[in-house]
Amino acid sequence: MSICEILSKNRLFKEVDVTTIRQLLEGIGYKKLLYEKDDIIVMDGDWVTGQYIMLSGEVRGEMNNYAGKIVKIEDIKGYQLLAPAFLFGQDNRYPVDIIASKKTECIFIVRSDFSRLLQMDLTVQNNFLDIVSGKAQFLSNKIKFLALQPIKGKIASYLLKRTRNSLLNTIDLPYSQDNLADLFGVTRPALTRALRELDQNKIICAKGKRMCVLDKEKLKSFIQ
Amino acid sequence: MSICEILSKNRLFKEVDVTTIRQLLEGIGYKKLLYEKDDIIVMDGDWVTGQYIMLSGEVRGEMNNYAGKIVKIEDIKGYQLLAPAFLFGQDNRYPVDIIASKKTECIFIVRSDFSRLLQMDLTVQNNFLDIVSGKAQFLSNKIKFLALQPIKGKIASYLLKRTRNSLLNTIDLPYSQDNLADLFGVTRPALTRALRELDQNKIICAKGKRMCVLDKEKLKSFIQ
DNA sequence: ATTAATCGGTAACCTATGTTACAAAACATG
DNA sequence: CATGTTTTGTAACATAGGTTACCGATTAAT
Repeated sequence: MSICEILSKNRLFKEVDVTTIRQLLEGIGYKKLLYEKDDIIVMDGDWVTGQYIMLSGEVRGEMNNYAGKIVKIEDIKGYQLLAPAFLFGQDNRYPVDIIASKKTECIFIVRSDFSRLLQMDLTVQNNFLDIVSGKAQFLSNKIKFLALQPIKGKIASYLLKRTRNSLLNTIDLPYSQDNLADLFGVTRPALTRALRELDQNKIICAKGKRMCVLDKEKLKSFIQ
Repeated sequence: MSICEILSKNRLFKEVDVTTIRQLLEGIGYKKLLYEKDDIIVMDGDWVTGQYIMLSGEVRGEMNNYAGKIVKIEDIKGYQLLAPAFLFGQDNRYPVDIIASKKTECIFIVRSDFSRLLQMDLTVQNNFLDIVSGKAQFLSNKIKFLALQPIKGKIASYLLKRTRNSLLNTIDLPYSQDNLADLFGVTRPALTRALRELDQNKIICAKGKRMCVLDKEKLKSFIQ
């Protein structure tokens, strides 16, 4: 698949056809970059000098404090922009570490070129604004999630959101409880404890990675 | 002062002259709105249908959970846009309550008109992108501040940031400790306790609203 | 100047979560 | 199948911060 075809799947080029993308890219320089699993793509504090666009693979964003990681901000799969909200504005430094979770391919476009790209096409410009707005919305939800809720509230939000479309009220975690604890910004034993308590009170049934909501209303009441 | 002159002080119209603003506004409808102190301008969860632009006054944004406010997100003074990052993107609901802290005047432009306004002028469009990016950056800092730090870390960040340009290492809080506690997302007694401890250890000298940094290095070590 | 309202300091007690450590269970690999 | 590795469950203990309540000090209002 050509780069233009891959890019056409990116939210940035929504409603833009491949031919147009090809034309847009003509005057634009870019580097192609390849990362192995666990390679650090950018580090917290690095200056943002351009836009990374993923072509394949999977990365994660993590906020750290002095010792060890604390909060996993998000998993990013597929054809996305990395940290698009930090390219413009005043404070152009990455707020997170971005790390390849598997083999990952990106292109990198320097700011001036990327800026030109946006200016050449109104749809792309608007798409970018949508993406950045989406990021702000995501971050604002994250604040609510992280700062305003105790652990059981987080479990409740997480499970209810993910079982909304499931008939059985059951999901299998896509990763370990350890990972989930990172996502919640809590320690693993604390998460397990909370899960056990909800299980003992027959509000959920949690066994390893399989979780089932038994009492939706009670579970909801933990969300603040 | 005419509306156009006031708007020219808004970040959105940076580098745009008053004549141009007047032309831009010609095809754009707007409502003028007046709020008294403590009026609620928008509520958490309300649909965002357009853009508020402050002409005068002061408002604050607060995130709430079930009972009472928990985290003051920011004070907004002067000529700013309210919640610009929630106008576009997917989730067009306000994530905060926005409340007038004093008598405040705004105009309101519906989304379609505001969108048209952006499209008419490249500088305005870019300014808006900068504003939204700035909001995302602000929110990301907020996450670091709220989720990754214990109280003393927050005090340290707050004081060091604010004494950076002061020769005396001293500041007077612009509001009560109660307010500061809201900003930090903690309770007032907990904040006082932490302030007292830092004071007793001669790292800061805190007396009411007046705070002085005595040992910058030790204070820094609380920031994570 | 007197009173009322707000603000700051303090303390006793409670609770959620972190810390550490270990064992059982599940899973992966030779 | 046997072994090592990762994941999960559990428990004892420590700690930060929340809750409530009270009182003295400031500040504002009459």
